[in-house]
Amino acid sequence: MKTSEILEQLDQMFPDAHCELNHRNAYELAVAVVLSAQTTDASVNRVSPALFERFPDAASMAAAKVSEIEPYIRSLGLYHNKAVSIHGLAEGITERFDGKVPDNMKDLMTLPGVGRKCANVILAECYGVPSIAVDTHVSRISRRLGFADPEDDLLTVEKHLRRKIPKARWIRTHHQMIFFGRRICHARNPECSRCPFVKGCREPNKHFSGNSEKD
DNA sequence: ATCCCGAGGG
DNA sequence: CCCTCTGGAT
Repeated sequence: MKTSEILEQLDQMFPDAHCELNHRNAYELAVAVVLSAQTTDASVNRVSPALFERFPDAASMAAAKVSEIEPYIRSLGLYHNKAVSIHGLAEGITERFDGKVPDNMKDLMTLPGVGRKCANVILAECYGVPSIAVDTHVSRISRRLGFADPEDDLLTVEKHLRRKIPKARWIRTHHQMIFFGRRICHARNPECSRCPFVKGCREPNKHFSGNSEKD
């Protein structure tokens, strides 16, 4: 399947794919993105109002103790690490970046809790920088659809995607792949019966690809 | 029971 | 490279 066909298909399936994290400014988005690891956007959105009422800006969160932050995000799981991360994130923003969320990859990556994936999301959402954030969904789907090879690491996957997908579509495609990964192309038991890409898929679900090994 | 939209650390 | 951190959704 050609790249253009895949992109067209994704457009039909998820015409309005977008970041579902609620946020009013770059500070809130940066915090929300870090919190979103291993949870859903909906869960993050649930804790955001109280969290940002208590810590309306980076300075106030930096001034707090980690133990004061934890209760607000406990329901997300991994709460201790996340509290340490967003506290350090707020501290870094206030102390090293004049209270502003950095607008470039290098600086973003120096902030606690912000890896390449989160940095890319921040760049895309806050600053409109065309970017493809490669998370587990995106890398898995890229392999299955043939955008990348099985042995590629995250950075290599990102490179392939940047080369094969038109720049103007990077952000949209990223979100579409996330949606596709969550709704259909799961890691363990992909719902290949609902997938328009099964035929060209490199690692289809055994139950569908093989022949119906019926009972 | 099983899986998550990562990052940091050993 | 592999491990851990955690609760919630399914």
